[in-house]
Amino acid sequence: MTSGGHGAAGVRRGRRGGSAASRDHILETARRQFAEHGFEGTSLRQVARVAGVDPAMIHHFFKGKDELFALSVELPADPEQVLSGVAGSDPGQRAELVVRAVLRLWESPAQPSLVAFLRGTLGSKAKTALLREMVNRTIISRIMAGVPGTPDEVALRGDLVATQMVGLMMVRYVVRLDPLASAEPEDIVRLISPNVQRYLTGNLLDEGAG
Amino acid sequence: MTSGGHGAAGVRRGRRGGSAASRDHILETARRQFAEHGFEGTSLRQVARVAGVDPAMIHHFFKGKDELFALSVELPADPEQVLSGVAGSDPGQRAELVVRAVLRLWESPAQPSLVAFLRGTLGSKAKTALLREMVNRTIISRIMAGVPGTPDEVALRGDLVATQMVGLMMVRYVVRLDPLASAEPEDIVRLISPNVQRYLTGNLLDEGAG
DNA sequence: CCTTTAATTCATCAGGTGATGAATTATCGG
DNA sequence: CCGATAATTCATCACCTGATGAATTAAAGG
Repeated sequence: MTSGGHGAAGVRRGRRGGSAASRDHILETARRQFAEHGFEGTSLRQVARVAGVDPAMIHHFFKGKDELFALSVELPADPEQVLSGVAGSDPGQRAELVVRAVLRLWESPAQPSLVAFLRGTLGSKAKTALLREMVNRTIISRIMAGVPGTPDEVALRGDLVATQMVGLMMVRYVVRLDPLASAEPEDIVRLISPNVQRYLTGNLLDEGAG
Repeated sequence: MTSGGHGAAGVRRGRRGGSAASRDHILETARRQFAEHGFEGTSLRQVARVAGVDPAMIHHFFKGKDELFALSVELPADPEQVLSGVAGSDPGQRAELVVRAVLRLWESPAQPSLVAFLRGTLGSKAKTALLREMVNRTIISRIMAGVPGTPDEVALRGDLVATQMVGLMMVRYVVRLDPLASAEPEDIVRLISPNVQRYLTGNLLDEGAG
């Protein structure tokens, strides 16, 4: 047995029959692996093994681990589209729109990619810096467009909104705390939106107790 | 030059003079490295290099990478102590206590360890499961002790509180979004507590708009 | 049919990883 | 002063990693 520990045992070389769906299969597998183990915790050989494919195939289709990660993890819908309609809405009613937009995105088929993105990104300080830039410039700015107040105050309100939305994503989709993880999206909207609305336009100096 | 690429160049072998503070130095270095690059992204040789120490020292002092990580990252104060006084407090005023307790912990010297813990934990699905158990059994249960409502409702309220607190930690300490990252702790308490209080005991079926 | 092109595998490489065991040097207890 | 013990370094091991180049086979195009 001179066959090394490669893909499937004793598969003949050369091109396979049927439609060659290997590239997409590798991508799907990589997505799941990155989502489970993060960037550094996932090896190309591991992806190849799970996908039932020779490790060299990955380098045939992709330039390297970085490109594979980028393609596995890219946001399938750009923020402009996801948040369409938010920027022009009445700030006094905007919270519900924001929560709905975020939930629509995360309940979509993009969910595994998004979890992979967060897992891979939060693992390293350098990648976290990229995340910060992106969140600041392309997401928060859109959510806060047209909200009244001084620039400093609006920036702070934006971070507070981020606080609530990031927490929702982490608890519901990454850590998956029950019962919240299995609640209906419409219920989530009702539960969370009022708090987000307070951050957007509400009174920030205590309002509950007297 | 047969000297390999070891610690400092040409250091004599054998025990050093002065007080041997190497073990603690290694631990501190490991803490920072794990916080920046996560578990898989940090190698023992890298820790040794940064600490100015031979890689074998790590195995002399610690059983292996797992023990080093565990010791680097263990929560320096157990939840029981951090949340002392919360469980017995009036649920109607409890939010402020909770936010203060969390901030006190994260503003303490434990902060790097906590960031390291989150970075290392969120990178892998298996470790995330451990986090979920711990959060559920030892943290949320304490925060929600004595809060009125059916068990199902209280569990949901607990997850919502987690949502807000986790988001605060991520945005302020891990991703470090400004201006929230550089706000004063007392301001954070005033900004966040009302929302937490709504999750604890407030009306969950919209209250803002009419 | 024959040539080109793409898909697949194999055999490697250079380097990094965690781990171990022995050799060397200092400190400490008696 | 001497023996035990701890700290430190060196030289490795076996393994895994990402990457490359060549060989083999099938499909596509003319």
